[in-house]
Amino acid sequence: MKQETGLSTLSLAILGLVSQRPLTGYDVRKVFATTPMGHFSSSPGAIYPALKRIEDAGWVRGRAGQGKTHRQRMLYEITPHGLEVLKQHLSQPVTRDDVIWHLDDLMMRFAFMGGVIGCEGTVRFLQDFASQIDGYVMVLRGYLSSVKDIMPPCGRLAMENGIQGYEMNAQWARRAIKELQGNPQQADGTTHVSRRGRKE
Amino acid sequence: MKQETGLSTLSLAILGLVSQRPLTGYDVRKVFATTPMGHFSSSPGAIYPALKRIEDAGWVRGRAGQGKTHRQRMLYEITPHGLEVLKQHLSQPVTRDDVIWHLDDLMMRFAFMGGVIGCEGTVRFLQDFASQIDGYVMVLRGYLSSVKDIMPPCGRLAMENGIQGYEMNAQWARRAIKELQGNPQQADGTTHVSRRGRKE
DNA sequence: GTCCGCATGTAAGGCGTTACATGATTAA
DNA sequence: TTAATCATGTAACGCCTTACATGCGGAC
Repeated sequence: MKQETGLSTLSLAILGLVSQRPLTGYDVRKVFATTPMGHFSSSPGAIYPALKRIEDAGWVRGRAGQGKTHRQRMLYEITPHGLEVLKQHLSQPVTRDDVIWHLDDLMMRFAFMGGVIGCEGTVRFLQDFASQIDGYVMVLRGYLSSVKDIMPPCGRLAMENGIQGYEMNAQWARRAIKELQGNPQQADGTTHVSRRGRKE
Repeated sequence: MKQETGLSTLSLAILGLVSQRPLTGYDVRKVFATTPMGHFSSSPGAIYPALKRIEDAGWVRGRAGQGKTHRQRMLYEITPHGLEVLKQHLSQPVTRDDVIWHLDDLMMRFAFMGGVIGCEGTVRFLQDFASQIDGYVMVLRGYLSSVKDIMPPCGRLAMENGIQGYEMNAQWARRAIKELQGNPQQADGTTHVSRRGRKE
């Protein structure tokens, strides 16, 4: 079940990146290829069609620009409409389904929140996130204890791995809340790449 | 004709399940729909074509059987060739690429190991797994410390979440090794279930 | 003057998703 | 008899993957 905004994980990743500063398709590929961001493919066959889709949707707009060389290339920047869509998407409540099926989307949403919705919204997200996980962990523990005796060790261990992963996420979220509330002004800040012209 | 390493996650899940006991497509759907196994879709549009693919590959064989009702249906059981392919697949070394891009496959492989490769192989897998993760965590930590000052707080926190997830996996693996070595005979036995969940 | 990095794409194929379709059996 | 469950599929679509193709610019 897709969300009504129809943002796939890849589209969200690209839109989030472009929301921070204008980028070319090649820039996006570099981010995916050289940073531990999302484990996305940096293949042109994924990036360029995705960029085109979100451009056709009116969420980004391409304009001429040049990079390190003097060569022309397409610089994409987010449109007001795109920002609205992004904001909308990042503000959606965290559901149990998200936790079960789209954990990576949730983390991506979080990663881009700072610059788009404020500190309060981000904290609320983390609280929702943690409590949804708590609920699901209870379900999993219940299931595990009901079948652990008839379950082979590897299966049980694999399931414990999953549960511990969720618990780790909940703990992380609570630490993150404390940290953000410790210095609330930190929660926004769009890129932090500037402070004296850097990239672009 | 597939290449033997070409087991998609879904094919692996199905082949692993069928290796434990003969199942119909409907049975497979039920497992996906009612247990916290793999966050897979139980949609017929996924299961039946996948079953057909692995049948065409000669890894499973369908025969007539009946379930609770008296109605005929296709019962699939694993073939010697399929078992060989599964064994082969589960015995592959753990690479860093697996850790980065196919963590869920790795966990699925682990979940089915008990009944297919022995305790020693399983322990070796876990050792590889833990040390590959250690290596990657070092890379991630290096990356994080090199950019954390120019990174927005949410991005940094999201990245810490990823790192902690890997660390949790390494710890889990080491605990699992101890447990399996504590009672080695436990390492085999058949059944299902793996990490991450599905609907309650 | 050639090789490498920049920069952007297309084509074919695989496979999962959603939605629809079909028919048998059993419980109410 | 009607509805629910069992059981198996197909069709259209979306999107990622791999692989290929192209052309500019700078460095040596």
